[in-house]
Amino acid sequence: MDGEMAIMESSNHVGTSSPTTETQFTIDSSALKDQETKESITNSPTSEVPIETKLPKSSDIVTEEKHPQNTTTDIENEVENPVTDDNGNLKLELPDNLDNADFSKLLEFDAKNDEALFNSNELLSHTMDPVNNINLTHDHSREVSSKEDINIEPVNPDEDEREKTQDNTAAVKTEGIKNSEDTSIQKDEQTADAIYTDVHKLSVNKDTETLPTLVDEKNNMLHMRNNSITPIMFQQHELVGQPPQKTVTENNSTDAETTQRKLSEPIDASLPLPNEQPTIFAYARLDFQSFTFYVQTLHAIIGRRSENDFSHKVDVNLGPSKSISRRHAQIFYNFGTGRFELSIIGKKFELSIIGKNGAFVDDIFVEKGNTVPLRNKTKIQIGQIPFQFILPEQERNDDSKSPENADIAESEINTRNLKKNEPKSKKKITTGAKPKKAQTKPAVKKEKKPPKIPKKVYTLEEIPVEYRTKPTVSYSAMLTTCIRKYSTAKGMSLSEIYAGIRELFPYYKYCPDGWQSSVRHNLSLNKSFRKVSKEGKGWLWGLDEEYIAERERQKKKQSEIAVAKAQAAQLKLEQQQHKLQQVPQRGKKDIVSQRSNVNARKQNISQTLAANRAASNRKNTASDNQRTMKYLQEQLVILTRDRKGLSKQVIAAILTQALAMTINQVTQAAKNKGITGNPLTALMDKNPQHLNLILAAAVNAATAKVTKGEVKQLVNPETTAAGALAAKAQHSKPIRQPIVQTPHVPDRPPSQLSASASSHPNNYLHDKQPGSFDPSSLSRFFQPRQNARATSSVAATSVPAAASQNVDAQPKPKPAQDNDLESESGTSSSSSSSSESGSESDSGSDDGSASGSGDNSSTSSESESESDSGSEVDEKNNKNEKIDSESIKNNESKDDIPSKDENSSNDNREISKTDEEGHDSKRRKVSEDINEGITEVNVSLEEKL
DNA sequence: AATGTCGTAAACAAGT
DNA sequence: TACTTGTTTACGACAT
Repeated sequence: MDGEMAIMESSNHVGTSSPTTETQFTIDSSALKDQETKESITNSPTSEVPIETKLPKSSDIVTEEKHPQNTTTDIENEVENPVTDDNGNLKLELPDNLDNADFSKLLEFDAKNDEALFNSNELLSHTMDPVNNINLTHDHSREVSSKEDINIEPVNPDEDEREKTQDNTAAVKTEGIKNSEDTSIQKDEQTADAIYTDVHKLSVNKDTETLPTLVDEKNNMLHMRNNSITPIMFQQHELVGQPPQKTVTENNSTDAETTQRKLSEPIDASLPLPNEQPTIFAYARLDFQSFTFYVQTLHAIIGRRSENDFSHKVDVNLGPSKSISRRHAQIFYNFGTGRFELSIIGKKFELSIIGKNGAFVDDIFVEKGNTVPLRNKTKIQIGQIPFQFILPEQERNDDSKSPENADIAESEINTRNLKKNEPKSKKKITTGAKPKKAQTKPAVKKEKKPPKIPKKVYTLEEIPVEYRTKPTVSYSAMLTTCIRKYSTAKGMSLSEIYAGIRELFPYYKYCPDGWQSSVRHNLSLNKSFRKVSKEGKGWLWGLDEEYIAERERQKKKQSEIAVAKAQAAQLKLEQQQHKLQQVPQRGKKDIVSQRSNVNARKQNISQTLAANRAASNRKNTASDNQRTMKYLQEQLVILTRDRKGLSKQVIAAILTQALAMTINQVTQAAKNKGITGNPLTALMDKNPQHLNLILAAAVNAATAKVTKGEVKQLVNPETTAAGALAAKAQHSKPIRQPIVQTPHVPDRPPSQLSASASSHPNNYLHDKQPGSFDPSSLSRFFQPRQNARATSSVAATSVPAAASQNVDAQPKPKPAQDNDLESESGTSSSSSSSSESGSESDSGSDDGSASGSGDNSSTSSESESESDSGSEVDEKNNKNEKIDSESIKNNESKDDIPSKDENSSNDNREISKTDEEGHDSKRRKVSEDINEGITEVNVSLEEKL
């Protein structure tokens, strides 16, 4: 034997040098360690059999030398490095970028792998000399570099075909192999240095069924390997998925070389990077004691090849041992059965000597001419050379089974899919079954989370109509009611209170969470509630009746005062209204006096309106009146922009009179029709054009009066109409807005003044007789009340869309009329329909503070806007609510500002206060009437138009 | 304009 | 760790 052989021997020896191995190795060791075996094995990697080991030459098969040597301490026994052999037989091509560190790693890696690899290792071990790690390392790296990218059809790893040939003679050897296997396993455990478990080792340990611990270990190794530069042979297997289109049966070294080069190029390129995992693509792998053979073709011949024997081609050279035929066996993929098979070459009936011409497959002797299926980890022994057939898929499965691998896979997925957040991604992917706590737990939690779905988000359709609106009850009132109704002497727990509120006000069943916070806040802050007793973690809440009673008293007092005030204010208003009506009848008046009366008249007007308001809902009417007043004033200013030489004073007088005339006439007309609502506002909203015409007529009438006929017409109704039309065209969206847009009115956003896009046909404008003021024309707007009920629904349906549109378009200065109408009716209806919560009204009165705030907060019910929103979700409804109420509030508050007559606003407040102060029922009725009236007006208008 | 009320939200702590 | 419960603070809107 040449030096190389010696090397091999030594390597083998080293590989089996572990004590455990030897101890385990009792039975067959002696039998197996015959010289021939040694020779054959050692020869295989030598120069004599260059093809297999020489990567560049073997395209189909890549052999990887294994290093049985287990520890670095054996390095001292270095022998010649086959890699550097001049013959090039064993010289492996190393990746250029592999540095020393990499080598050393590989060294370690290989050493450990080898230990685990083959049972037979031990058998052969004692006769062998320690192997030079370095050499092996070289081989290893070279092998890696020679990876070939081949798409292979996955071999069915599960194929468990035990077509063992019945041969008694195999018994002994089988036992021996088994023993050796055990030995190797133990060895693994001993020498397993976490990090460097080689693929080979893994392959051996793949027997997850029998070696769970090792599997884990393997997985660990695999995991670590991902971070190492060590070539991962299994990766290649992983990639073996489909049978290659090209059947590489040719093992011709030359052809193979070319092919290999080509195929391996990309892989080699990747090798340089230390952290990159080299991948070798192969159908299967033959794990020998000291090297690994990658089956990269669908057909590989196993045989003997002597130094000078180039007469035949051998893919796997098992050495010169005579016990091995030149063409001893072949491994091929049987497409028929869909598996790899091992066929013993030779005539079937040729006499085969056990251990010589046949082969042991899974410890069962296979005679010549026989073919046996190869499944993953099938043990094969030809001559004295054992090896194992490894399928990639199996490894993969094993890998996947292992938690670590799962991690890896996960991490891979993560990096692939979610490169941004590694920690996050990890968590996310934890769905996979992972034994590891850290990762499993989060995963479980994540999965457990779903069960705790935040809360069902109801669509509007899912919510009963009556529960779509937030109750106009303050939290304190709700709580009071709830506790009164459901609480025991011990009190109510928070969750019970929640439930109670949901029961009392189903709105809170459907609305998004958040109100609970308010509930808690109220309980904590409001002195009406007190902790009664403790139960578990929380308290049981009760009422502080004393405090509540005291508070009620105060409220009552206040309300009484307010009522008194309101009554006084009403009286005053009526008186002033009476005066106002006399204004137009006055003849000439001193300009100065007229001027001095402007405020008073304005007050009167406001008070008149306020008087009307007094009979209606405080908020809406207040808002309406102010809005109407403002509108009228603005329109008057606009109409009289052309003063025709008249002095300011005269104009002021004219305006005053015109305003009074308009208000009185409209009011009177409505009154005559039995309408108690706010006709002026209704008219303004429903038909501002007409109101403008009325105003224009009034202005002209007043002008004639004031100027004693000098000026008969200050306003041209035609212009008014034209202006209205123009404005209409300009602002098609806003609805029910004043006709004329005036940029000089800063108090209101333009939208407020934008022309209405209502359905009022223009021809209506021409119905009017321009120039003359015909108050009687107003009557046409006011129909008897009889139709109210029937028609109100029409109005209700026709209005909302527009109203919501307004809200959406101009939430702030929103002309809340329609909204108010709707909401008002909604309120009234809800207040009546909400009898379901009779306690609610109780609470309202009980909890004085509540009723006020409740009205304020939710004011007009938003049923309209909600119903408008249609498919809007509950959450959004809430927001709509907010917007609605807010806009309404804004309206109220901001309308106060522009009103120059403080009295009126004061009056409004008085009234409102009065209302607020406890005349809920009265207010409701009044507002109902108003609504009806207004609705009537609207309907009649719409009908007419 | 200052103050109070109410609703809402958030931060935080403590308990489960 | 997540959730519940309770407290506190802050803010905005509104009313007084």
